Amino acid sequence: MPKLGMEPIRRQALVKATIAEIGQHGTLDVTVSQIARRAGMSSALAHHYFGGKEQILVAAMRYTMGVYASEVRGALAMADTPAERVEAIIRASFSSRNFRVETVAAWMNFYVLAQVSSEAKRLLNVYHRRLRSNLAYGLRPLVKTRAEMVASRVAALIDGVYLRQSLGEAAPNGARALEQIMGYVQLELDQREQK
Amino acid sequence: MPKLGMEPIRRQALVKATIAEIGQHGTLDVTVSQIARRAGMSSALAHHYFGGKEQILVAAMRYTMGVYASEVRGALAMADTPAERVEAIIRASFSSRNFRVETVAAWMNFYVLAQVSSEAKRLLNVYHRRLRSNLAYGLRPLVKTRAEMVASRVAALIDGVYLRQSLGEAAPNGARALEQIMGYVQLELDQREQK
DNA sequence: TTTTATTGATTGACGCGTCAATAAAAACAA
DNA sequence: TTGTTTTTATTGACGCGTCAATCAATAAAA
Repeated sequence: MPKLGMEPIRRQALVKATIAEIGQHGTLDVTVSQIARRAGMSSALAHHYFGGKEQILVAAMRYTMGVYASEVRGALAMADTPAERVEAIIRASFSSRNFRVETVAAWMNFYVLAQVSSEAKRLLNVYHRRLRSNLAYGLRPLVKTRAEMVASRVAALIDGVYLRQSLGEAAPNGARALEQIMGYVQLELDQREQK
Repeated sequence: MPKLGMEPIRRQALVKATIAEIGQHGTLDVTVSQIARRAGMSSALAHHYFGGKEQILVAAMRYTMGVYASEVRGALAMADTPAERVEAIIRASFSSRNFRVETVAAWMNFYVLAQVSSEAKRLLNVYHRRLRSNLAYGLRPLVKTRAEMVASRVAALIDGVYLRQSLGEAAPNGARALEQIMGYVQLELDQREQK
């Protein structure tokens, strides 16, 4: 009984199931069958819509990054001052939507995927460029020539905190992480004022 | 023609081959056969000495961390002032011995391994504790109560820079990474002086 | 009847781990 | 010393399981 227009529904179900499965196992070593079962369909159908496992994984990656990007955009839209812009970007990284166990696990594994899939590598590079560029744009009025370097450090800090979280037994604490990083940003701002 | 006392030689050869193989593939998805072949023996022998793939991987992890730890100790031994101690630790993380493509790739994958192997998780936690404790010890005379927090940030920065490196097409630049992080440390020190 | 949806069954490959077999050194026995 | 047994080293072959991907078949819309 083929209800028409199933494709987008199936695709999204598979993508979400993929993230959940990676989050639960902590690895990319999840079978297409597991993903398909969680999404309520046969593995054959998963192959039918995506072509292969790698493409499913890349789609999950694209989805995760898309969620993050739209959250950044949303937060940026409400920011008026440069300082608010910077905070908005960092805040999005640790929002309750993004900074959860599954997402953290998935995110880390995307770095591994990037070692194998050139498309995944490309996506991660886009993410990095955008992140640094967004941060630097907000930082430039605040710290001038240091903007690029500070942006670079903030980006590294974010990734580092994510990585650490993947190890932790404690549930992710977004507020704590946010403070941790904003503390550094504040330090850079103070520095400028005292000069 | 069994030459006696082969065990330690074989073990080390396997461990080194494991790191090289992970470095080349960028993944833990390396077969025992590949590792054994690179180490110049049959896969059966690898199983004979290590019992299973996971144990080989954990041994490789332990080895990598051991190299790093001894390098930290060596650098610390030559440090006189607290500031030098801090720099010594960071410097070791980006020495030409540790900050190379294979090691960076291996290191990242150890985080994935920790999601599956409890022993790997334990090892990574030991590493983190030691790193933070070493840093905090050097930092305490310099930044007092902020020591723990600064140590935490430095640790996150180190991991973040490693993660970024695993993506980059450019060869690892230890000096650049060192400056990047020491710049932050310097900022914390300046902050104190101006208070 | 063509297109879309869907799956059970199957295939083909691959990988971990085991085992039996070979061989040499060492330890022991006569 | 020589013969025997035990220990260490080593590998080819293989079984068992798993998994990605394909295919043929079914069924309902268009």
